[in-house]
Amino acid sequence: MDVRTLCLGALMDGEATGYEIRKMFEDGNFSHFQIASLGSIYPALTKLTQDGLVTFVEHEQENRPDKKIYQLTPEGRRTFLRTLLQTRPAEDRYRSDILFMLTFAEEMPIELTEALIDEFAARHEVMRAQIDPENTDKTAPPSACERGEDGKATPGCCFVAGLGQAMCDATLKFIRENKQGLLDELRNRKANKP
Amino acid sequence: MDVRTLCLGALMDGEATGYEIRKMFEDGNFSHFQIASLGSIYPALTKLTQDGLVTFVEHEQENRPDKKIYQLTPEGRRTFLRTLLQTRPAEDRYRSDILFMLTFAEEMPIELTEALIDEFAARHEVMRAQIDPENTDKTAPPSACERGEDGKATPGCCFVAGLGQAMCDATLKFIRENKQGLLDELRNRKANKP
DNA sequence: GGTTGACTATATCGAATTGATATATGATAG
DNA sequence: CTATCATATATCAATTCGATATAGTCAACC
Repeated sequence: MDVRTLCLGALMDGEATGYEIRKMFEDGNFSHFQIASLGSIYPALTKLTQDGLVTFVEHEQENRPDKKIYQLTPEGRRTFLRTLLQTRPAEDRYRSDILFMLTFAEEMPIELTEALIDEFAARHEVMRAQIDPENTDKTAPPSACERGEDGKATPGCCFVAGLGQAMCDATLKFIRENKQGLLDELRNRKANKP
Repeated sequence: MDVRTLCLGALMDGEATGYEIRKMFEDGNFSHFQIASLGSIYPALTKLTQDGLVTFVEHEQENRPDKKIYQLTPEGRRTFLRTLLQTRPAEDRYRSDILFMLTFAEEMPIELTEALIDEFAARHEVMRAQIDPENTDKTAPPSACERGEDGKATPGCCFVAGLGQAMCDATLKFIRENKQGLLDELRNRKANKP
């Protein structure tokens, strides 16, 4: 799925600036399963504007850079929905430097192994807290979830958020149950084979 | 983590061709948490050879293209271990077209929603089966795990593999428990608001 | 009181990476 | 008998990332 399609999806919920779209992928409810950087979002929005799939209104702000608030056109909305029906979803991909590094735990000092596991757990705690389908906190980053008139998240969003939380919980549980065992075994091996 | 470092890591276990390295990331035990395509692996190996971090022996094969079997140099091994100690691991990133699409379940036919969930589950079943730290099946794709003299996976590998399996299990469990509820709710909403 | 860093906001660009394709052959399936 | 898949290397256009530039506000810190 290319960034253009992701931007269209992000705008399904309502208008947003390029900066806000990035935040949806960085901190918002999209963040745990998609990513896009500013360097790809801005060109994508320009292209989408040229193709008539989005429009923008320029908002001047006092003593601040101008804002371009983007919005789907009816054509853009149709295009996105057609894409949903026609696209064969690509393979999921999970990338983790930490897990890759942990593969070589035997070659590292034990303190580093432990630090990596703790870091991994900490990141998942943060992520787990960020994913909250019913989060209506105004200070929270903009939600990528579509909301009905009642302001509640849609069933699809809740399902995906729940799945994300279940994955975080499973990860944290696994670490609680297996971290010490791994460290002990590594210490044993170091003692026997110096 | 760039592809060069990933290639060095893949070669820590022993010699391999570029094609085999890709298989480690495609089907092997690295596959669930790192990826690299041939288009990046071959240039990386060329660069590593120039830098003296790997060497290769060319094996002629009967009626088949030549094989270049790559191997770490002592310098390459040192460099990789130094990188492990010095690198701040990048953020984990999980990318899933299916989850992104499911976010818009209300805008799709229910059959498509169900098909996407089933596809998601099926892929995780396959992945769950592929991740097996003790897998010594000769027909299996080459393992990226380091193995000791006894041929058993190292503790680090087992830990990472176990974590991968726990994540797959949690995903499959969540789907078993929540798929029907989601579909029912979507059907309800369609009935009430056509 | 000055500097440092964080946040909002857009934009560009080199570098890294993907994904597709070319080439060549054997094996296997339909 | 033909299509597709697996082995194996290699290249390349298109995409995407990550860093940087610009520019102002605000809060914190020493």
